[in-house]
Amino acid sequence: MGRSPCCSKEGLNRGAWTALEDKILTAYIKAHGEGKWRNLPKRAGLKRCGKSCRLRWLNYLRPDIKRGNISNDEEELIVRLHKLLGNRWSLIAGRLPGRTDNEIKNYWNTTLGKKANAQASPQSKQNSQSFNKRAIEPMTNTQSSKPTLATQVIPTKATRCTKVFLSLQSPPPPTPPPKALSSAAIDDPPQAPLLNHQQASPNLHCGTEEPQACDDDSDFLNFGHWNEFQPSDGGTLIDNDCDKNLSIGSYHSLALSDDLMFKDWALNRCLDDNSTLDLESLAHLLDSEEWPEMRH
DNA sequence: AAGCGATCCAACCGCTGTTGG
DNA sequence: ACCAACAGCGGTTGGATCGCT
Repeated sequence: MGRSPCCSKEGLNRGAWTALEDKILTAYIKAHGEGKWRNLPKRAGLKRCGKSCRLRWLNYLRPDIKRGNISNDEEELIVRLHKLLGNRWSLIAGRLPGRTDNEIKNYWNTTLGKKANAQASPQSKQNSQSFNKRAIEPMTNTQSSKPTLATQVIPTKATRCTKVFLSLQSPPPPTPPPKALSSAAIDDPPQAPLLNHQQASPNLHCGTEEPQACDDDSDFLNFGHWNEFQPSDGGTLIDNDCDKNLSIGSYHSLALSDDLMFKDWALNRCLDDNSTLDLESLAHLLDSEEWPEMRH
C-alpha cells in the first residue's frame, strides 16, 4: 500500500539471534524500557530490524516468560479459548501467564490442532487424513468456511478499544499504566488470568465516546446478525470495541441465539455501562460444558 | 552410520489498527 | 481529513532436531 518497509533490510542480521545480540537487547530494554522499536536497534547498536527486536523480546527474552511444557490445565484452557476466540493467539496468550502468542500458536499448530482435527467428525476424514500444519488452515479460517464440530469458532474481526473508562466506583488499579491501556492490556490483564480463576480484573470497561452505529461493513458483523441485536431505539450504547475484546463480541454473537444465559451475560456484563468486564464470569462460561451446543 | 521424512519452533512477512502531526 | 510512523497481530517459512529405516 505504498507504505515504507519497517526498516531497510540492507546490512541487517537475520535468522537466529546470537547470545550477544540477546544480551545487548536485554540490557538496552532494561535500561530504557520497551517501545520505540524502530529506533531501538540503532540506539542499542544492533543490526536488526526493530520488529525483530520486539519479537525477540516478547517471545523469548522477557523475564516473565514461562518456558517448558504446556501443562494439562493450560492445554485445556487453550482448547476452550480457541473454541471461543479462534486464532486470536494474543488474546489466548493473555490468559496464560508467561506464555506467548507465538508459543501458543505453535503449540496449537503442532499439537492441539491435530487433536482437534482428530476429534472432528469421522465423515470429515477426507480433510484430516493427510493432516499437516497446512491442513488445519481451512479449519481455522474463521471468515469463510463453516466451522467444524471440533472447532466451532466464532469468527470475529479484531477491533480495538480506543477509550478506557475507569470506573469511579471501584478502587483504581494498584499501578496505573503510564498511558492509555492498550486493548491487550484491557483484554488480557495479567492480574486476572483465567487459568488461576483468580479475582476478576479491575473494573475496566471501555467504549467510544459516541455511540457506534455498528452498521458498517466490517467482518465483525458478518458472522451474526449483529444489527438485529442492536437496540432499535439506539438508546443503549453498544460498545463495538468491547472486544478489543473479542470475547465480548463472541458473547454478543452467542446472545443472538435464543439462549438467555448468554443474552443475560452479554447485556449485563458488557452492554451495561455500569458493569465491569468480569473475566471471572467469562471463566464460568468457559467452564460450561454446554455452551458450544448453544449456538444452534 | 547414513539417509530421509516428519516434526518443532524461532523468526520473518504482510497486513491492520492506532496515534500524532 | 489526511497521511505517515508506529505497534501489534496472525499466517507462514525454513532451519534444526528427532525418529525411523
